[in-house]
Amino acid sequence: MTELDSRQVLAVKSAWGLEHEVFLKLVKVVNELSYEIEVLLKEQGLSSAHYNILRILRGAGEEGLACSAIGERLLVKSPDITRLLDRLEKQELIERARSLVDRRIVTSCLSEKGQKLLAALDEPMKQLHKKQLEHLGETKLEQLSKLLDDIQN
Amino acid sequence: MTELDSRQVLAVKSAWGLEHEVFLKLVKVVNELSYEIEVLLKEQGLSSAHYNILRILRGAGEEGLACSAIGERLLVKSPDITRLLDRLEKQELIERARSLVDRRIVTSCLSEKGQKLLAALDEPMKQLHKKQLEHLGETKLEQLSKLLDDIQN
DNA sequence: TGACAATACTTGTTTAAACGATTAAAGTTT
DNA sequence: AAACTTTAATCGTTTAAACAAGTATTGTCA
Repeated sequence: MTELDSRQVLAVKSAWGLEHEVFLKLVKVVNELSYEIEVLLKEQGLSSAHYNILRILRGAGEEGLACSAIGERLLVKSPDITRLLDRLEKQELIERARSLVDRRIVTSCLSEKGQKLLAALDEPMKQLHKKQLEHLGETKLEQLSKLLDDIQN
Repeated sequence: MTELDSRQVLAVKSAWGLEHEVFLKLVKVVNELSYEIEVLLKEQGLSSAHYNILRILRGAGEEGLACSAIGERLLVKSPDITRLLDRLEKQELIERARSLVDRRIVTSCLSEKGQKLLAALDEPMKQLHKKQLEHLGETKLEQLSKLLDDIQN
């Protein structure tokens, strides 16, 4: 029994190495955490990609951001920002305008409706993250945070 | 600057809490690791969902497994196992047969071609995982593994 | 300046994911 | 045993992801 199986991820260790074991656990954890978040977002008609774009735009403020800049900032890359923005525009959560300086560029910024939606989601999202991870305790969370940093160096 | 941004995930900490910071880092890490794995699998015409099913079937051996059993064992759940299996069958990587005992059940098992494909992927996959995580060192990997276990309790 | 290349975004098309409804078989109840 | 419920898998349709090709604008340079 050295195969992939959600019921006994641990069994993979000996045959496939610690690295593989850790990878499987990472995937499992992220999927479980993400699932609950997507449920919360879906209630508001958002996917996590859409939500993340809205948050990036909130961070950008009045001036807004170009498609390419949004793409660069996205944690989970998407090859098709345009259509994600299309949908957000249809929902009136963002406003798009072609730049006067460089007419190739289309700048998107958060609408008032978008700001309100994000604001309404802030607290529930915070609470959900707490519910999901608070039980670890601050020490372990700090440890985990550092280990995740280490992976990317 | 308290918003989601791949360039400065750390800045989220103060305003959104350590829990949120850790979640973002988990998502980022898993996406980066998964990306390379998907590239490797795509060379063989497989998505990670397909690959994981093949591995589950290898673990099941001769008798094979029912759709529902495959679904339960999948780390990343899918609502439509049937069509994933359809594709694997078309690629001749699995064989399906309706159970004689209970004719509702369709049992899938790995074909010879499927076994060979998996075998050919074993070493590259192992090496990739090593490349991605070996630099952490055994101690930190063990730590990380335990912390991930803790999240799910 | 006119041709060529690079950048920024959009569109078209193919492919796969999501969700609900449907069929078929087996188990349960009266 | 007939009616009902549950379980197992499949199918139909809608929706979104992926990838490649295309359009428009700007920048470069001979």
